[in-house]
Amino acid sequence: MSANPLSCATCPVRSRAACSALREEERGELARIGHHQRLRRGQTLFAAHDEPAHCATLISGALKISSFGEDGTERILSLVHPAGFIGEMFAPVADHQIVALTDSKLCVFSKRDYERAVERFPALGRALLRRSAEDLFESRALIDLLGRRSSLQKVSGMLLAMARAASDSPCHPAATFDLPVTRGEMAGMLGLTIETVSRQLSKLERDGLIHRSGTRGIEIVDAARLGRLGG
Amino acid sequence: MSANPLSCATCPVRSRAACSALREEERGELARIGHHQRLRRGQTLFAAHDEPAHCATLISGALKISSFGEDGTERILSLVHPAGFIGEMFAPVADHQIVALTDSKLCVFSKRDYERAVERFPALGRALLRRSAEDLFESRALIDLLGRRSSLQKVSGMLLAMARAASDSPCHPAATFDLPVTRGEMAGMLGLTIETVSRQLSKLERDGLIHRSGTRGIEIVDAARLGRLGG
DNA sequence: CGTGCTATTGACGAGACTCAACGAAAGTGG
DNA sequence: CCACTTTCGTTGAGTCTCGTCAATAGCACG
Repeated sequence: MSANPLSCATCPVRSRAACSALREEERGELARIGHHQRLRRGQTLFAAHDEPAHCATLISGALKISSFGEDGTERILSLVHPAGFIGEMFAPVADHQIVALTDSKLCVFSKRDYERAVERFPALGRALLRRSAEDLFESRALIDLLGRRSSLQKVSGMLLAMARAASDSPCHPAATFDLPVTRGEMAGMLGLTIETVSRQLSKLERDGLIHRSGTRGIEIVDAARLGRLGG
Repeated sequence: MSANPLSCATCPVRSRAACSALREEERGELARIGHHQRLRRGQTLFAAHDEPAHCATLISGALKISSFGEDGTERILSLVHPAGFIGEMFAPVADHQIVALTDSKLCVFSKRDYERAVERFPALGRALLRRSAEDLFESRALIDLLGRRSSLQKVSGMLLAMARAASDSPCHPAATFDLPVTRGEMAGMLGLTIETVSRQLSKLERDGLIHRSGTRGIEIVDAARLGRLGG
C-alpha cells in the first residue's frame, strides 16, 4: 500500500468525484487524510466478510462488486467506474467482494476519518448523497436489464451500458471501446452463461450491429438497432 | 391533497425515518414545511416523465417504483416500505412511476424546501445517505435474486424478502404476513410470468414450506428450507 | 512450442414462456 | 342482498429459449 501524497490538482476525476464538491482548502484537508493505492487486475480491495474500515474514490480503472452464492458462483452486483465511490458507509455488513477488473488507482481513506470529514464538511455529505443516488439509478438500470428480457436484449443492453461508461461524456456513448469484463463476468452480471453471451455476441456481429476485434474490443456499428433491442 | 399539519409525536416511523436523525426542534421545523398525503391503492404519486417537485417519507402502506418498456410492460424496480424515502434528489430524470400498492400515508415535502432543510441540518443529509445506502443494498439484493436462479429460488427469495419487510424488527422475519403485491407484480419483479410464479407458489405449498390463505396471505411453515432455496 | 485460460460453436435436454380454459375474488349496479 | 362483470389466480398442454455437456479454436505466458 503506497502512501503517496494526494495530488488533487492533476487528478483526472477531480471534477466529477465526491470531493469535487469541496472548496480548495477543504479538499486539501481531505487529501491529508487519504492516500493513493494501486490495484492490479484481479486484486481485491475488500474481501467478503471483511469489516470494511476504509472507503475510496476510484480514480482510474474499473472495479466490480460481487457476492457469492453458497455454491461459490460469483454474482456481479455492480461495476464501479472512475469517480465512483466505494465503501458502504452505513449498509448492513454485506458479503460483497470488491475486485479490480483492470489495473486501477484509488484514493483511499479510513472510514472513521472520512466520516469525520463528512460531519465537518456538509457539502461532502451532499455530494456522497448524489453519488449514492446515481449508484441507485445504475442499480435499477441493471435490474431493468435483468428483468424479463431475452438473452439477446440483455447482451445488447449491457453493450450500451458499457459504451456509456466508456465515454467521458455521459450523453453520447463511445462508438468503440474495450469491454472491461470477461465473458464470464458479463454472464455473471446478466444472469446468463458464458456460452449464451458468446452466442448472442456472435449473432449481433452476424447481423451487423457490432464488430468485434480481439476478445475485448467492441465497435458499435448500428447503434440505433442496438438501442431498439437493449434500450 | 389534504394539508393536515404533521404530528410527529404519534408517527409510526418516527424512530426509523430520515427525520429521526433530527433534534426535537429541528424536526418541528421540518414538520412545518411538510404535510400529510393519503394515497389509495393504485393511485400514483409521481408519474413517469414528471419532473418530480416533491419528495416524501412513507409512513404506512407500500409503494412500487416501476419503469415501462417500449411495449408497455411494467417492470418493478423497487418496493418502498414504511420509513422509506422517495424522491430521487439528484438522480438523472428517470422515467419511473411511483404507485401505491396498498392504501398509504406519506409525509410530503416540496423538493426545494427539503433541499434547503438538508443544507441547514447536516444530520438530515447523513440520514438520507444512510437510507440511500440501504436502498442500494436492497437493490443489490434484488439483483442477486434476479441473477441466474431458478424460478423456484426466485419466488422463495422474494417471499423471504417480503417477510423481512413485513416485520418491524429487521433481524427476524415475520412468520405470517400479506403479500403487498399481486402475482403479476411479483412476476414483474422477478422477471417471470404470472403462471410460473403461481406454479412455484403451489409447489412450495405442496412441499410444505409455506401455507397460503386467500390470495395474499402467506404463512411460512419451514423457514429453514425456504432460506436454503432463496437465501 | 507447449501450457493454461478464455472464447466460440454444436447437440441435446430441462425449464420457463405462450396459449388456453377454468375457478375465485372483488367491485358494480340494480 | 344478489346477479353481473371484471379482474386475478390456478392449472394444463405444447413450444422454444437457454443451460448443460463436450469438443475445438484463439491468445498470452513462459
